[in-house]
Amino acid sequence: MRYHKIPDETVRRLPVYLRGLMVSADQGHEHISSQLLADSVGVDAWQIRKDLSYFGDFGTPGVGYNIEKLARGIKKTLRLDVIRRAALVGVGDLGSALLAYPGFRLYGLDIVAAFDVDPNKIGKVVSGVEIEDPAQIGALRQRDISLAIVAVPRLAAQATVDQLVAAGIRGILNFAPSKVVAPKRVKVITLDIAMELARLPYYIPRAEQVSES
Amino acid sequence: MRYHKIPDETVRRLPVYLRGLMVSADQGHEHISSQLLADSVGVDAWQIRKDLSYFGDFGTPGVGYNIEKLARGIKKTLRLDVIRRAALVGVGDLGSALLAYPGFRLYGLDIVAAFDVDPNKIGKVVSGVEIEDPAQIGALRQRDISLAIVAVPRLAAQATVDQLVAAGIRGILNFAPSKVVAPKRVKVITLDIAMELARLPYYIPRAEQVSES
DNA sequence: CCATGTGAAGGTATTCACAGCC
DNA sequence: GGCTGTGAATACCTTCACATGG
Repeated sequence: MRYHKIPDETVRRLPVYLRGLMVSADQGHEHISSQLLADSVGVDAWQIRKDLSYFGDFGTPGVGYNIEKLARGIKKTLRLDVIRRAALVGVGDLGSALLAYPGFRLYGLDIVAAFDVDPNKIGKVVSGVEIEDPAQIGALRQRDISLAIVAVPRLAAQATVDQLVAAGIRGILNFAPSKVVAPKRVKVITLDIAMELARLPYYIPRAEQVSES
Repeated sequence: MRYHKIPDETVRRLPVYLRGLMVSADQGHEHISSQLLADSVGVDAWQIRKDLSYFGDFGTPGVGYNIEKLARGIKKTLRLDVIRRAALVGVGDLGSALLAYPGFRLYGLDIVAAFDVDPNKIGKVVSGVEIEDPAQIGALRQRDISLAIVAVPRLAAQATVDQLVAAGIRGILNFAPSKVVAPKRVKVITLDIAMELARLPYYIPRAEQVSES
């Protein structure tokens, strides 16, 4: 079933597999079966095999998958085979935490620019990145930066996205709790942290408060 | 179709609707049509109507929805009709940002306890919450705290979850980039920020770098 | 023999179109 | 006339079972 359109849900799982493979490689393994990888990342073995079947065959029957080869294949599929340069807009509490967050490097993603409207912050260096005036966003086009992270207040989010779109940004990860619109050619993923916590109580059956013994 | 099991995807969207309703209420509106709400939150009108049909009829044909009544209904369905007390474990960069994050309040979620292994942090107050020794996690049972946020390093995540489960926690939002296991009665949602950014490049067509004019 | 890759079956969610009510 | 609520149709994703290949 090679060379088909890859389901969104599969794309969502691929970074999980990639992380599992990297952990396995760190432990010195060279090959891994779908069953073993499944156990380590918490999905089912057939799900992994089906997902991988959408974009090529990496495994050897009776042996399993060569970890390095499979990791390269997934990276290529996700277009993570080149280092991606990203910009951050909004260096508040969350923005600062994102700048310090080491996890992005794992996927070849590198935050190399940061912007904030606060004049007191401009010029300061946070986690090795100098904070710039948002007026400079227009120049991203010349700096080989194709991704952006938006961590500004809700009411500033749409204006920020508009600026980024005008600057030629192609993908945006939006942490502001609001809908933002962008042209079809720009992919926007909105991630509202509070909303994730908000759906947790639904799954907690009655007697939600624990009574003392 | 009332009184059915509500699809997971619907549960995921309900907090979005709730936020849209609150914004609308702030603007002084009393009623809203599915079409208007749809425009403001970025989903389709029939999707909203279908989602709401799973757990009761709130609307009036020809008029729309009474905002306050619908908001109450959604809150009740999500079990957000009572204030939920939550604990945070791991007060690093991300944890501190979460403590300062105002968005949780919107959904009646309140972070009232924080824990960190670092002796230098214990006793300090961050965003109004005193940081405690993780040895105190066991006492959460007596403090009417049913939710927890895990923001510790990957290798500490499972041990932290085990402690929280033993303390009677019923729902966990995990930011650590790893699979964690918990008994079925405890709902765990894992949110790996880097993974969200990692799937962005996939959706960016070729010529990902913008060439200068 | 063991583990992959994949058709086919089954389940879940999205989308449509319209009957029914204000 | 306008807007809701929902059966029916469609699309999508998951799960199974097994043929195929090392």
